[in-house]
Amino acid sequence: MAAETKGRILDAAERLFADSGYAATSLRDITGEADVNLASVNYHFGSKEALLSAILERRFRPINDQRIALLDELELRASERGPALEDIVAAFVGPPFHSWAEAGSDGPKFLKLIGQIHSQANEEIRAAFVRQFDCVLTRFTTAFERALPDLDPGEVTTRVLFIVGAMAHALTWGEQVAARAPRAACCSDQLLDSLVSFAAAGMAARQPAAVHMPAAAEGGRP
Amino acid sequence: MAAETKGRILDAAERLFADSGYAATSLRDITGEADVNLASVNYHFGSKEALLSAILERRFRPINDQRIALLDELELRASERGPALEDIVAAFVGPPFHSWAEAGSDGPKFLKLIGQIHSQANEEIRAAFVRQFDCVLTRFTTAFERALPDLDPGEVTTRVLFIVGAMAHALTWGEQVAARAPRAACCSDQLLDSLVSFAAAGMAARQPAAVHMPAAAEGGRP
DNA sequence: GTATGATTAAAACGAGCGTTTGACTTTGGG
DNA sequence: CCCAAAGTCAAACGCTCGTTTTAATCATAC
Repeated sequence: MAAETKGRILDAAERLFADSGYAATSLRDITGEADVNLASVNYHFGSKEALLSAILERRFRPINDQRIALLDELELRASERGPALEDIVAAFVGPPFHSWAEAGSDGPKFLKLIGQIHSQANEEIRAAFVRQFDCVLTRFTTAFERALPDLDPGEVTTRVLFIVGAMAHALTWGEQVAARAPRAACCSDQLLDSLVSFAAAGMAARQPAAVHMPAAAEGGRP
Repeated sequence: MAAETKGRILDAAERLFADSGYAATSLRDITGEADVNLASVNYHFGSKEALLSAILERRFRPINDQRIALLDELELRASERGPALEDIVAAFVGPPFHSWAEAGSDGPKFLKLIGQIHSQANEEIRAAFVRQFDCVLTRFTTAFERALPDLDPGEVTTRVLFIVGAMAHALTWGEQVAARAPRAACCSDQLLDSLVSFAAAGMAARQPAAVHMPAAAEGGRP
């Protein structure tokens, strides 16, 4: 049956991409794992790259939609000063973790895929991913700037970069680290709580002193 | 001449691995960029994998050595309560950034390589990398635990994971983000300062409340 | 029952990969 | 000067890759 083959390919590809990355996973690996014919990937999706796009569409779209929806709700209910810092952080990093439960047994693997995609970088793939992620980033950066009026806007952008990195790394390696460190965050809820605390506190750190370049070029005026 | 060819291969490979990752970079790319014969990689290094190991050895060893040395010095001069939190963070995340200057014009590319290695994951390569990184991680985790006696040790481990992720992501994409966001951290010194502030504050965040599983999934009360 | 369109199957394609080979060139000590 | 050792080079090897082709199978409407 058509739909079943397509779904089996998506599931197997997602699992393998998450484990080994896009470049290191061959179509033969995928079709072998999915127990379908090699040619069916190109029949149903057109190409390996389009297959990854389909995976991203299936998984990331709901996550990004939920991020935006959560932020919308926060801003609707917030006072004029905007939502609380910790709530914004939670709206940003929460959805990937929550998608775990919805993904069923593939949840952990899927979390790793999210982390992989954030760091790995086939140029075209990344472009497709960034296109979808960019508006999320913009919305949240703006929200953070409102919540942190004393912070330089460029500093906010930089710190959002840190949060994305911490999140991606946690998604990719969190499970593995948890397995080795007996008392580290052991389930995704706990890991998420830790990440929210960490990121919110990092975001709220006071602006670091301006760069004090010893006479060199970068000076710039205040 | 022997040494020159070897060095040109190392430099070119480092540059290309940083830009496109290990798997996506072919030996023909490398030897083309380095303007040496294809076979010289296998002659001088034995294999593509051994080439990457040589790069890691050349670049990461000094960084990890410096991390340990800085921590040694901090602990030597500190009171009984141990070094200050921000100093530990700086000793951990500083050396990769400082290696920029020493790497000359290849600095920025090299920073991206560090980020790539942290996230990318050929299994054998990663094992070689982790072997060198593990003792660093252990030393710093211990130091953090001393500096944060109120924090659960597992929580410390988790937060170190966040710092590594933020650092790797910043190293990989910081330059690119800086180019788009006019006022974001524009040079590596400023980026480092931001990271230290962020990570130290995140580390110092109060322990998140114990997990309170609300039985239902998406509940979300006000 | 058969024509039709959608799906699966098996095999092959050309390209690119990491690696090896064997001949050629360079180098440096006796 | 000579000659082994070290290094370089073009060519090829075997293999795997993503993709394509061609034929077989299946479901379904007439």
